[in-house]
Amino acid sequence: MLEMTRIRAERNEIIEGLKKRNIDVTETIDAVLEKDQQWRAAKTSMESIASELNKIAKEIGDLFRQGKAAEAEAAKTKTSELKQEESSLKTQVDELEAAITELLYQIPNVPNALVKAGKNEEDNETVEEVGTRKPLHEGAVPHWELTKQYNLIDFELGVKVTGAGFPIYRGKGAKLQRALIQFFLDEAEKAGYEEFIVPHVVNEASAYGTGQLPDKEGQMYYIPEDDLYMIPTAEVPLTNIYRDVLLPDESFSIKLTGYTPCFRREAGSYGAHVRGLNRLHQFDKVEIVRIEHPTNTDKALTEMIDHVKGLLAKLGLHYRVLRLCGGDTGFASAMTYDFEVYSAAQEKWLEVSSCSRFDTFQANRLKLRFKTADKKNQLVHTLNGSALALPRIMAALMENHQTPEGIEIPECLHKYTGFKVIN
RNA sequence: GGAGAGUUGGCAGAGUGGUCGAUUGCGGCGGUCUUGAAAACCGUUGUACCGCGAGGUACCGGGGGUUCGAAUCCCUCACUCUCCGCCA
Repeated sequence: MLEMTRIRAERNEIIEGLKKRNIDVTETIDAVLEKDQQWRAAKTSMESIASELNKIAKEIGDLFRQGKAAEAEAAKTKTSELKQEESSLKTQVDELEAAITELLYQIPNVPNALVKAGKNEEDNETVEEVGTRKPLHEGAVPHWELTKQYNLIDFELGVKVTGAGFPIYRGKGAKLQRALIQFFLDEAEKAGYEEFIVPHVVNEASAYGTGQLPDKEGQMYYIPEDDLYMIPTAEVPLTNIYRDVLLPDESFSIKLTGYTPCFRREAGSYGAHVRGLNRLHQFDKVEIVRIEHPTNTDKALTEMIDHVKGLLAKLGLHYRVLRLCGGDTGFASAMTYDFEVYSAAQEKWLEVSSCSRFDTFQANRLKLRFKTADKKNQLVHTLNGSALALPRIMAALMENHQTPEGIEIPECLHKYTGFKVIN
């Protein structure tokens, strides 16, 4: 959520910036500013009446103590009109506040200066492409064939037990999955991230804190009985650890990581896009989260990108890095880099990671602040990224490392899998 | 599932209708003393919003009510803890 003070001060810059998302928020912003004006006026009058009432109440107290009951009773009659006025102003103030919040929820984050204007994924910039396409052997197949052939993942069994989009990993498939999780966590730890094991369901306040609510409730599984939401990403519980926190000084740099399954209802998927591991209702992911001083955000994002690059390089995958255009950048994000690996057998790019900076957008809702040297409270910057999401990495590994003799496992995973090839 | 007790400032913990934004202790910050430190002593120390400012308003789990006046009384919701039951 954008800060009100910023909207007051930078109306034009915000409107201009958001045009890169292919939207025009002039109307919304001006409505916010108008209601803000009214709100402040109503609030000021309400408070002066409150002040008046407080004064009278004090006088009445004094009169009673002095035994002047008659005078006290007389003073009481003065208050009723003021009280009525106050309560009607309070209604106004409350309504305006609600209306402003409602409008603010509709305004996405302002894109970073580096972000290009654009409509959708076709306008994304390729920042870098690393590695080359390894030619596959004759008879190479997509991962959904390989998983069947080597008995690694059983999609039908998942349908039986739960439903579509809930695959069951078995044997070496299960072991490879676990190996990847351990590898990612160990690498994150080496990079200075503290590991957390967090709840897989969260309360409503947490879902608001990271911006899943309001609006995106349809994307989460919800447990009405207990009023809890199943997490769509570890970002939610990890970031909410720091909800309503005031950091005592400016010398912080918080790096968190955690593995969790992620649950997404993802309505409206279809066809080849959802084949095999491409799109699931439940998948595993290792997430990295950072809470940084605003002056450190550029550096932090670069470090996160380098970290993800390192993982992909060790896995021997050919990948590219995209800077998303305005229209494709998530609602809360100021700038997002996507990582995609090439799936030779499917002949397409698969998104395996997404690293974003949110600047103060999330922190504002989370009320996550730090004390500056001159004792002011200032919002922190938050960032997060996947390092990495498992299913498409599994898919890419199987497809790209397949040989007529079997699937070769990258060396960095050997100590976790205990095997070097799946055949 | 049954019964009970709670929720107050960074933490601990008082406060049952007015002088309470709130006793006190710890912690933090500043000072005295000291070569330095510790101890002791003195002082200071919440957040948000409105206002150019002086200043004002709100906040004692959330919401509502009673009252001239609520941390304190009433209603309601949420959460936490303890004991019993069940269970991995």
